[in-house]
Amino acid sequence: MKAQRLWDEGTRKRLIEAAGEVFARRGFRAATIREICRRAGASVSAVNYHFRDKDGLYAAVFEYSHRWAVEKYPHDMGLEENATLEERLRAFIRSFLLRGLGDGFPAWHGKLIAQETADPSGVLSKVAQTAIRPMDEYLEGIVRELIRKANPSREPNESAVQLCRMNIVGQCIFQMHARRFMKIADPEELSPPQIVALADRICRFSLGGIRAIAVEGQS
Amino acid sequence: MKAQRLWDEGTRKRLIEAAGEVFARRGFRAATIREICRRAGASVSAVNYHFRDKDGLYAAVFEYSHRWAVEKYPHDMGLEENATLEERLRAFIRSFLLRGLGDGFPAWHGKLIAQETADPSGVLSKVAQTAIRPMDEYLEGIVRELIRKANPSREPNESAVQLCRMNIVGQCIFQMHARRFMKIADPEELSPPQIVALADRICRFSLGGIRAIAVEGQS
Amino acid sequence: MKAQRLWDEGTRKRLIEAAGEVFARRGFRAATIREICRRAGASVSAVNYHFRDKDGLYAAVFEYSHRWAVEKYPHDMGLEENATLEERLRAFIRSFLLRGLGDGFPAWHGKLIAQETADPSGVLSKVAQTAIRPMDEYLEGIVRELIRKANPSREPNESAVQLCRMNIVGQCIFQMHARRFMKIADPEELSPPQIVALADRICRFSLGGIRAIAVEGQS
Amino acid sequence: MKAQRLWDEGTRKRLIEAAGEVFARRGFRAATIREICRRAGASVSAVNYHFRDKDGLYAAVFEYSHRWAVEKYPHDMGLEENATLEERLRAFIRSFLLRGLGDGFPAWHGKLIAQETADPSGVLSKVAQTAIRPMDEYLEGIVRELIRKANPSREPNESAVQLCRMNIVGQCIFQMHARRFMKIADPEELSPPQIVALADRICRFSLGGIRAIAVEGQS
DNA sequence: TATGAATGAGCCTTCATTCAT
DNA sequence: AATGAATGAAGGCTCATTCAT
Repeated sequence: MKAQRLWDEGTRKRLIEAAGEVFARRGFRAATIREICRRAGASVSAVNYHFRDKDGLYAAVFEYSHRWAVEKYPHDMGLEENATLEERLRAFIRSFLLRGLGDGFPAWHGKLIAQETADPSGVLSKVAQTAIRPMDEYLEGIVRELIRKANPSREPNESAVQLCRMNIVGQCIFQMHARRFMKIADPEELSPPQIVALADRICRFSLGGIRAIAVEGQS
Repeated sequence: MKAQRLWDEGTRKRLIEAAGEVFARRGFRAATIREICRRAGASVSAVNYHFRDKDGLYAAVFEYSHRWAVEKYPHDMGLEENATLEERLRAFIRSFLLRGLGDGFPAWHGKLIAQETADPSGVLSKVAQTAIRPMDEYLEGIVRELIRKANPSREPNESAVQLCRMNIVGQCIFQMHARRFMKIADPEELSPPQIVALADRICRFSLGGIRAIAVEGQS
Repeated sequence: MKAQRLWDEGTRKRLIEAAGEVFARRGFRAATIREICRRAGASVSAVNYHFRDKDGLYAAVFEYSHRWAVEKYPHDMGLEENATLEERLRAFIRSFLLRGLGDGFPAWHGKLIAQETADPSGVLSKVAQTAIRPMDEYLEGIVRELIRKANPSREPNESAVQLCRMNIVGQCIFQMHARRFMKIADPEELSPPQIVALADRICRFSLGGIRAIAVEGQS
Repeated sequence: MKAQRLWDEGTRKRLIEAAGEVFARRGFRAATIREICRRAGASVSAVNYHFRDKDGLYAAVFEYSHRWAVEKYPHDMGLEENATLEERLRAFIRSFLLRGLGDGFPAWHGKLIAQETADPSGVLSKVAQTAIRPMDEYLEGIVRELIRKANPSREPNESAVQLCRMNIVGQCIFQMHARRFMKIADPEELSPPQIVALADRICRFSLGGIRAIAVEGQS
C-alpha cells in the first residue's frame, strides 16, 4: 500500500524532476511541456492536472529545488558560531556554487536562478523573491563587515557594499553559464571537490577585491 | 542608381538595426521576426529574403554590432603604447561595459553576448568565436602579466589566469543582466560617465582579486 | 443505514441542483463538469459515477426540474374546472414565465428549455419530447378553442393554430433570453409579482393576436 | 490579373462564407476554426492571418452579413414615403424574417443575431450594437405610432411600447430557432414566398396584439 | 527588389472520460 | 458509494518559413 502511495505520488514527483532538469537546461520559455512529460513518462495533461499551468509547474520546481538546496547546502554550510568573516564568505560561495554546478537535481536551483537572472520569466514574483532576497541580504551582511574590518576608520560605503556583492554573485553565476557557453571545460560537470576548490579560489579573489574596494579613495 | 542602392541597403540596414534592438532586449529565441519587421517597417518576408533565416539575421546583427563595437570602443580604448597593465585592464573593462550597458545600438553587442552567454542560441558557432576569442585572449594576456607582476617569483599558473579572466568577465556580464533582473536601478539606463565609474570600481576590485590569486599558496 | 441512504442521495441531489444552475445559465455545451462539481462539492468522477455521462446528468437535471416545475407551476395554475379560455391562457403563460424567469431552481426548467430551443444539445430526444409535447398540446387546445370562439363560423385553420401557439411561446422564450442579451433590465431578476404582471400583458397581446388571426381572410 | 486578384481575395472571402454558415448553425462557441477552414479549403492559420482571431473572424462575418442584409433586405423593403404604419410594420417583419430564415448566406445575419440573442458571445460589443440598435429603434417608432393611433386619447405608455417591440422580435426569432428545435417543418428551409406569407401572418397577429395593448386599462 | 498570401509544425490549455482503489 | 490520478482528443493560437508575383 505504501508502495502504491509512493507510486501515486510518483507521477507528480517525476514531473517535477523532469521539469527541473529541462528548465535548468533550457530556461522557462524554451522548455516545452511535451519534453518534460516525455521524460517523465506522463501525458501532457498531467502537468495541467497537477500544477494547473506551465507556470505552476515552474513555481513548484523552483520551490522544490529551493527547499532542497537550502536544506542540503545552507548558506553557512554548518559553520560554527564563532567562524570568521572570511570563513563565512567562503562557506557562502561554496554553497552557492554547489547549488548551481554539478549535475542532477542538486544543481537545478542554481541553474534556475542563473536562468532567471538572465531572462526573468515573470512567473516567480513572490516565490523567487523569498528565495533570493534572504540570500542577497545574508551575503550583503558579510560583505559589509569585511569592508568595515578592512577599513575600520570609516563607515562602509553603501554603494561599495552593493558593488562587491554583485561582483561576487556575478562571478558565481558566470561559472554556471560559462560551462555551457564556452567549451572551456568538457561537457562533463565538475565533481563536488572540484566545485569546492573553485569556490575557494573565487573567495580568495573576492576577498582581495573587497579589500581593494574598502580602501578606495584613500591612497 | 545610387538612390536605389542606398534604399536597398536601407531596408537591410533598418532590419539589422531593429533586430539588434529586439535581440538585445529579448534574446534570440524570444525575439520574433514580426516584431522586428514591424519596427523596421518591412514585411516579414524581408528577413527571409535578405538573410535567408532568422539565424541569418541574427548572425548579421552580431557581426554588424561587433564591427561597430570594436570600432567605437576598442579593447584598449586608444591607450598609448606604453600604458601600464593596470591602465590597460581598466580600459578593457571600460570598453566591455560601454558596449553592454547604456541604451541604443552602441550597447547591442554586449547585450547580445550577455544573452548568448546565458542561453546560447547555437547559431553563432563560427562567427561568435571570431568575435569572442580575441577578446578573451586579449584579456587573458593582461591578466597573465598582472599575475606575473604581482608574483614575479614563479610562472603564472594557467588555471589561475583563466579563473581571473572569467571572474572579470562574469562581473561585467552580471551588470548587464542584473539591471533587468533586480530593480536595483530603475529601468533607465546608465549614462556613459556612470558606466565608466562603474567600470573603474570593477577594475579596482579585480586588481585586488588578481593580486590575491597571484600569491595563492604562498602565505 | 438511513443516514447513509440520505447521504448517498445527497451527493446525487447536490449534483443535480448544481448542474441545474449551471446548465440554466451557460447552456449544455458551455457548462463544464468541473464547475458543476465544484459547486456541488463533489469530485468530477461523481458525475460519471452517478449519471454515466454529461449527457446523463443533463437528462437527469431536465427530468428533475420538469417534475418540479410541473408540480409547482402546473399549466392551469390550479384553475377551476369552469374557468374561461382566456383565464386558462393567462394561467398557462403565467406558469410558463414563472418557470423560466426569476432566479433559483424554480426557474431552471424554463431556462433549460430556452437554451435547448436556441441550441439543441441533441441529448434530449425522448425525455424532452415527453416534457414539451404535452405542454405544446395543452396550449394548442386552448388556442384552437379561442380561435373557434372568435370565429365560430368555420373550423379553425390548423396552420393558424400552430402559428399562434408558436408566437405565444416565442414571446415567452424571448423574455428569458432578452434579459441576458440586452441590458433592458438589470442583471437582477424579476420578482414573482412582476413576472405575473408581464405574463398578463403578454396574454392580452396574444389574445388580440389570436383574434386577429381568427378572422383572417374575412374582411 | 483580375482573376488572380479575385482569387487572392478568394481565401478571405471563402473563409467568411464558410464561417458564416458554421457560426449560423453552431453558434460562436461551438463553431470550430478547424471546421470552418476545412470547408473553406484553407489552413487553420489562415484565420489568424486574415482575421487575427476567432473573434476577429466572427466580427468580420457579422459585419459582412450585416452589410449584405441591410442592402438586400432594408427595414422598409423599399416602401414608399406615404406608406401606412401597418404597411411599414409588415415590411419590417418581412425583412427581419427574410434575413433569418431560408438557407444560404442571405440568412446568416438573422441566424447570427438569433444565436447572439440566446447566447451572447461577448465579442460583438460595438459592432453588434451598431447593427441591432437602429433596428430596434426603427421598430420601436412604428410600434409607438401604432399604439398612438389605436388609442389617440393618451400618450403611449413606454413600457407598453417596449413590450410590443419585444413580442414582435420574440416571435420572429422563435421562428428561426423553432425550425431547428422542433421538427414542425421539415429540415428543408422555407422558400421566400413562404417566408413572406409567414411574415404577414405574424404582422397580423402583432397588429391585433398591439391594439389590445393600446387600450389596456380602459375597458 | 520586395512583398502579401498562405501554410505546417508546434505550443499550451481545456475537457470529458476512465481506471484502480 | 465515491474519488484522486491520469489520459487522449481537440481547440485556439503563434511563429518561422515558402511561394508566386
